[in-house]
Amino acid sequence: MRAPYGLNILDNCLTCPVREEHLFCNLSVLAVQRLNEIKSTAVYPKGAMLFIEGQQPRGVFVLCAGKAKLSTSSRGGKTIITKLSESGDVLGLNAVVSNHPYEVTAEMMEPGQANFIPRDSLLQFFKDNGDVALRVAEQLSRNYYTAYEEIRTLGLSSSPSEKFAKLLLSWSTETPQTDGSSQVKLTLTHEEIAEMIGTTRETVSRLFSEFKKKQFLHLKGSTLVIRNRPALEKIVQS
Amino acid sequence: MRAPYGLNILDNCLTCPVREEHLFCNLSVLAVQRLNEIKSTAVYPKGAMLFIEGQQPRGVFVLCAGKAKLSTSSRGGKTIITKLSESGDVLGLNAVVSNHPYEVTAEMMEPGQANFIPRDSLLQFFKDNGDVALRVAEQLSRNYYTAYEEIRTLGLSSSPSEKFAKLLLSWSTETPQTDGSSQVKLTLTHEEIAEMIGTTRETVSRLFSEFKKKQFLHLKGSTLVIRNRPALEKIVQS
DNA sequence: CAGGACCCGTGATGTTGATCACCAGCACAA
DNA sequence: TTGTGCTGGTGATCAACATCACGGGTCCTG
Repeated sequence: MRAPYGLNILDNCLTCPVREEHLFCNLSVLAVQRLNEIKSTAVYPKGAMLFIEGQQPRGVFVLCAGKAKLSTSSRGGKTIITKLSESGDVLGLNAVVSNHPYEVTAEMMEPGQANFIPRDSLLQFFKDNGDVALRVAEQLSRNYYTAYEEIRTLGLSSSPSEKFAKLLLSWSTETPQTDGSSQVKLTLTHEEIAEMIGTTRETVSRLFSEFKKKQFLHLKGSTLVIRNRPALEKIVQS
Repeated sequence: MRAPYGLNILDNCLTCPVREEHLFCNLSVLAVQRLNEIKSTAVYPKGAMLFIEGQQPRGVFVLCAGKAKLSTSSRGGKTIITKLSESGDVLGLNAVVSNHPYEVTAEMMEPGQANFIPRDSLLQFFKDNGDVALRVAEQLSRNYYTAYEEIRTLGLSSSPSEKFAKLLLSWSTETPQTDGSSQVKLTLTHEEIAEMIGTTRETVSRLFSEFKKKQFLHLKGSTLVIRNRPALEKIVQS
């Protein structure tokens, strides 16, 4: 089966291929069956908005393929990216549970696929499967912690270089290497990086220059090589 | 019965005197009874730490009397106050549910009283009372939203004056008045206000001066009178 | 190929707010 | 009374960043 946007349709991506802590892992056969009944799968192009900040919550999206960025912005047009979501993430859960408007905008950064589960069906599903509710609570808790990490980054680390170093480190821990270095595929524009650390594109450009000159990092095409973790950690220090 | 710190012991403050959305509201008689068995009440002086950022979660605290401030700080000594808690608030719930370390420090700002519920008992209580789990999820959801509000304040509003105005407005909405003005009892030091909006004490002092000169507000002893809400809202604008 | 859209680099300039420093008021205790 | 600690006001200084401006890439499309 071939989908638009050059994507293969994944048959069932509710069952958890990757992560143990996933919301819908280790469910009974019956529950999985029920989930499959109420979900609907769709394919999205790059730039598609799964939902927009302020909208009433229609339901949750379980990302199956492709990355999405979650962002919030002010009337003045300033935007911050609060999270990059990957395959397996559940988006919009908070809004659905509390019946508040979506607190962020979810935009696909590349073509991808997601399962949509309507709010009503999902809430009913939670009620029918009492053990899942605690799982939901745990998931919300995790979301809360990452939100808090964001608060700490924004509120406690003053300088852009500090936040930039922090971001780089958070990327590099995902790909530990035998020697000190590590490689990351750089998929973000400087503009987007700026929106992640709350600064301007120009500053990000200058930070890249500075860090390259100081041999903290290195660029091979679009792969970022981090050469000196300790130095970055020293900058973060917080 | 007379407690230390000039406080009257409140006999039972788990049942919800004030707020409908409270976590432990509208429980069955049996559940309330069980809660009363596993809780323990204590009285705290000003400055007491209910728990400290980074500690393993021992349990939750239900604030009965007195205010507490939740804060997080960096190794560099910088501190931000993320929330002011009042009677009825449940503190430490996220940490208990997810079994992560407390993400903040909770410090009493005035003498007060709180019920402590140990982690194990509480989790067992959740398991025994399935309907409460969803309530917990909703509460976590609310916490998440306030965290997000904080992110928006820290990340989107650039200038201290903007954040200051935002803070003033959040106070004044709690005490709507017939005319445009509103009064708030000012219990925070400039230092603490600075920690709430991520700036320095001096800047807060200067902001007070500036806003007084511009007739936005007015000080009568320790009561703050907000005279010109629209002006403040214009500053916030975001 | 020309045109336009995005991206990225980098210089010049200005403002803002952190920092340092000092003093004054006030509470409380010795 | 005098000390000591905490709070609040205010001036002077200075570096860091946002902002504006421009030019040079790359990619796609008409």
